[in-house]
Amino acid sequence: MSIVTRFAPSPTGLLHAGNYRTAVFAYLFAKHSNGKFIIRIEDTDAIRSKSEYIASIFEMLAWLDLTADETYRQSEHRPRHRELLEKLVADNTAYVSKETPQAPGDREEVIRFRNPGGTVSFTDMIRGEITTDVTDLGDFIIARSYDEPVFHFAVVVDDADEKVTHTIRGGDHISNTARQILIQRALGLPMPFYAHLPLIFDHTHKKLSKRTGAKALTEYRDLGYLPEAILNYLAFLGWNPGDDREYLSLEELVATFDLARVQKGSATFDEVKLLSVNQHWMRELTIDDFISHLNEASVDAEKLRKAVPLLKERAQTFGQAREMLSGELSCLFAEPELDRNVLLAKELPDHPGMTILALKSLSEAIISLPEGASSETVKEVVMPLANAEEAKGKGGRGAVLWPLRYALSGQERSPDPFTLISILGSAESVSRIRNAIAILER
RNA sequence: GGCCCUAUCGUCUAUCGGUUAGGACACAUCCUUCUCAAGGAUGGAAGCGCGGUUCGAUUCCGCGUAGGGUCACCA
Repeated sequence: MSIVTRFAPSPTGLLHAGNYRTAVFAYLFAKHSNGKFIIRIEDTDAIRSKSEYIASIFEMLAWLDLTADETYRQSEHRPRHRELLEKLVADNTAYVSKETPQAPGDREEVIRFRNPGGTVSFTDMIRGEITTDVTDLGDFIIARSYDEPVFHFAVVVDDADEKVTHTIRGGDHISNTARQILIQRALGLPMPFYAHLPLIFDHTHKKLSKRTGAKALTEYRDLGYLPEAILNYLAFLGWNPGDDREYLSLEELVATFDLARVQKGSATFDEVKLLSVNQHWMRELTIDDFISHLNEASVDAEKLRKAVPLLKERAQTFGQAREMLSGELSCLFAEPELDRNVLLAKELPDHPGMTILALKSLSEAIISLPEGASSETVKEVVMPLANAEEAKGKGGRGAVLWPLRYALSGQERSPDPFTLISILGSAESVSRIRNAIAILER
C-alpha cells in the first residue's frame, strides 16, 4: 500500500511549534515509506480564515523543507461536500433541523447527523484501541447549510477523496474521531489509519496554544533559529530514534522515523533545549553559510569571517550573534573606550608604571607579527612575555595579560587577547595598546 | 462534571519481565585559564501509590491518585 498523509491546518492565525510538529511527523512518516505528503488548508471558516495566514503556512513549511506532493484548499471542495450532504439528507441519515439561534451568527436551520448511538472503536497506531460511546454526542451538526459543511464532515470527505491512508494529528482530536467515523460509515467511505500524536505542553503544563503565549514559528525564524534545529527538536518531542543520537538531519529523520517509537504521553516544550539544539546546528555551518545567515552587512567583512568561530562558541541563535557584534564583541569592529582604573586593575602598588612597561614591550613584540597571524602564533609571541612576568613572582601573567586584553577590548570580559589580536591585526592592536599607554602616561 | 487519554531524573527520553535503570539538555564541582565563552573530567538527580500475575516487575492486569484532552452552528 502506498502511504498518503496530510497536514490540515486551519489558517486562522499564525501557527506555532505544536501545529508544525504534526506536519513534521506526517511528513516523516510518509517519506519514510516513499509515500505522499499532502497539505490541505482547512479554510471552511470563511470569517476567521485569512490569506496571509495561508501564505505564512506555505512559507514556513518551505522553510522547514517539508515539501508537499499535493496541496488543496478545503473550500475548493464545496460542490463535493454539498453533493454528499444532499445524499445524506436524501438517505435520511442526516436531516435539516430547525433551531433557535443561541449565539450571534447561528442559523435557524442546520444539518444534523442522525446519530445511530452505540459504541465506536478504532485502533490508534500510537495508543491502541480506543472505544467511545457515541450516544451522548446526540445528533451533532455536520453543516450550517449545504454550502457550509462543518469540520467533521469536511475532514472525512476530503481525507477519503484525497486518498489519505493515515490520518496523523494531535491527540486533541481523539475525541473527534468517533463522530468522524460515524460520518464515514454513513457515507460508505473507507476508514484511514489513525495516529494521534502526544500533545505538546507549554511551561504551564497545558496544550501549547497561542492564547497562552506560544510563539508563532515565524518568531523563532526571526529570532535566528535554524530550520534544521527546529525540525530536529520538533521530531524529538514525542519520538526518538531508539539509539543515543540526538542530532539528526531531515534526511536522517526520514530514514529513521517510525510511528512505533512515538510516545503516548505529552511532552513539554523546552526552549533551553531548543537553544542548545540550535547551537549545535549553527556550529555545523560553514563560515560562508554562517555569515549569510547572520545577514550583517554593516561590519568589516574580513574581521567578521575571523569572528565566526567566536560567534559559534558563544551564540545560540543568530539573533544573539547579531547582538554580540554590537555588544560584547563590538570591540572587534570599533575602537574601545578605556578606563584608566580598569587598565590598572592588576597593577601592583609597589610597582608603579609596571603596566606601562609591560604594554610597551608587548607592542614591540606584536608589531613584528606577520600579517594574518593565527591566535596560536600570537600566543607564541605574547605568552613568553607574560610568563617572564610570572617568573619574577609578583604580578603573575595577569599583570601582562589583563592590561593587554583590556587595552584591546575595553571590556572586563572578552575573548582572550591572542584571538583579539589575530582578528584585529597587528597594526590595529599596537595602535590600541599605544592608546592605552597614552592614557596611563597622561 | 461526563467521556477519553496519559504517568521513568527538573525537561526530552532509553529499557519491549532479570540492567549498578542508560543518554541528552539543564544544574553543581573540579581541571584549563588574566576575564568571559568554549572545551575536558566528575557528580547529584527518576520508575506516583496500593494490590495482584510471576521464580522475578519500571515493564503485564486492576484499583486509586495526579495531570491532560474533549464536550461549538472553530478547526
